[in-house]
Amino acid sequence: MVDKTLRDILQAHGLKATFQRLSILEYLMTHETHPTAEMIHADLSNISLATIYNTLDKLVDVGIIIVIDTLKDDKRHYDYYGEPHYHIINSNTNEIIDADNFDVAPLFEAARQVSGLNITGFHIEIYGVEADQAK
Amino acid sequence: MVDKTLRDILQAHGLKATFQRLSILEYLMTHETHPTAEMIHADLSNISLATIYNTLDKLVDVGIIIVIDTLKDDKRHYDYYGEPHYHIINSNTNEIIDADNFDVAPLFEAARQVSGLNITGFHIEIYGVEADQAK
DNA sequence: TCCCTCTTTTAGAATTATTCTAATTTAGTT
DNA sequence: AACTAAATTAGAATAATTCTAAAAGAGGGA
Ligand SMILES: [Mn+2]
Ligand SMILES: [Mn+2]
Ligand SMILES: [Zn+2]
Ligand SMILES: [Zn+2]
Repeated sequence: MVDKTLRDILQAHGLKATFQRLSILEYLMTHETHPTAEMIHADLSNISLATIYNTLDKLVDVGIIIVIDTLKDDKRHYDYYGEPHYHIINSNTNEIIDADNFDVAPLFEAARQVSGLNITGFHIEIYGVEADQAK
Repeated sequence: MVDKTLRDILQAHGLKATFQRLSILEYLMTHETHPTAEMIHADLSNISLATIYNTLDKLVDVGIIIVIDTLKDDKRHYDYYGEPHYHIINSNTNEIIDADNFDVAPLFEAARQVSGLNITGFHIEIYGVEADQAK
């Protein structure tokens, strides 16, 4: 069941499977909303805000989730990152859309050529506006 | 001279050419360091911190500069954006490298297909680690 | 050049997202 | 069941950023 899988994910990353971590991870896996710590805390009100922050930090550290702090609300948004993907941000509504219809390999290779680094990951945000605004 | 050009850039974006704005813009154009507001204030100490923040906000609004707030220091970093480019972040040193050897057109097209939005810009950060660490 | 007016700058206070502290609880192991 | 390192917690602290409202300045027009 889902709880077993969540446990496995946490343990695979060396994290103890507390109910707080299971709840927060499940929350992120089942919400498309890219929530802030406060939003998660509002929904999981039996977990302290300090733990929400601690847990999110841990999940980011091990790479299960990512941070998006590009939005203009000055808050960090969190995103389950089971599969690598990029983000399209509607500048009219501030909505974040997940997308993965792009192969990052050529970009990785370009970055490796410039820097000589071993590329480990990426964050891509594409900004757009509603196409149908009368000119 | 450089001052005339800076004036033109500001005026082209509808911004009055105050000496504070000229100084801050010149600072960003001539530094590769991706500084924070505090770092700029340390160097341009005759300009108030409030004005540093106000000016950076304005320059971001009109698109002359961009914000990078992906670094783990919890501070916003600013970057002159005369030409679109992407960033490579050395996760060992937190150094930011500018790069432009990648054509974003296919990525824009992919994002347009998914979202239907008119794409207006992008932020790309590629993360890497030193390649030469003994395994 | 000299006003005029709107914009910008400024010092300092306020805000608030996030981090820290130190005491308590708990997961996972023996 | 007992042990212990790790995790959770309430609440205080921090600090990056924003706000306020008063003073100064830019730029256009007379
Ligand atoms: Mn941020
Ligand atoms: Mn903050
Ligand atoms: Zn996402
Ligand atoms: Zn740059």
